[in-house]
Amino acid sequence: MTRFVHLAKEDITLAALLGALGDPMRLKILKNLLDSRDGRLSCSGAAPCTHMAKSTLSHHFRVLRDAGLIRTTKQGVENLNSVRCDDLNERFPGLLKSIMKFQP
Amino acid sequence: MTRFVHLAKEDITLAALLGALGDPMRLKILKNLLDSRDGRLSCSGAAPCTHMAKSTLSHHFRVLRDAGLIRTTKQGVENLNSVRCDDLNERFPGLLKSIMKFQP
DNA sequence: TTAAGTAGTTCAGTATTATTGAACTATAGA
DNA sequence: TCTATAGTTCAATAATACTGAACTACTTAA
Repeated sequence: MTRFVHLAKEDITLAALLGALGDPMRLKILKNLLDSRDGRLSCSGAAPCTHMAKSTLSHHFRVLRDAGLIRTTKQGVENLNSVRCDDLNERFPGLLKSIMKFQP
Repeated sequence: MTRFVHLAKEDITLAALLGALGDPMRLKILKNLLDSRDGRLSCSGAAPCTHMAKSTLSHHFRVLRDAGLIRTTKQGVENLNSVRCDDLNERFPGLLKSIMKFQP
């Protein structure tokens, strides 16, 4: 079974967070997760209509995960991803909202 | 004479901005510029006490410049760098402040 | 007006990171 | 059990970052 490693809340760094968001595709993924009905989407659900290789997509989700931005859990055949809003707001209050305001 | 190319205000993108800030050294440089007396510092002035190669430093300033974060002008023997606060606040109101709040 | 020093850039090579196709793992349903 | 789905991991290549060495531009002093 696939086990995902998640960074401890206190180990999330500003530079890594910004670096992970420094990519149009990853910004879009995060936006889609935040806009989704219940805050959780599968990988393909969070990155629809892309002509990107699925290994590349998988890489982008890993970058977001490794930076502490999202949490991934296996649910049946798919992975459910959600933004770690609570952790992020404790570590950097208001930051994510301030950034994502500018992502259309 | 060295001429620096600066991005038009409207061409500054969120992803490039975040990507440029996604590095501890560049965050520190920006912080030092913002904290400086009159908002302008030479390259070595903005990145003091580093054991970094000067070509690496030069590279970091270029990344910040190419992302539209700073403006560089040649003044005598040194380069004066300043944060493009006005441009950034027109393009992404409040964003820079929200981010830099977390850079100690 | 040369000589030497300072600040930083550019170049070219190496190191790291991103992207991708192919093969693989895990689960679901017929 | 067989097939399909969703995504990961691997290994190779493509693109970016980092660095030492050489260079440019300006300043100061003889």
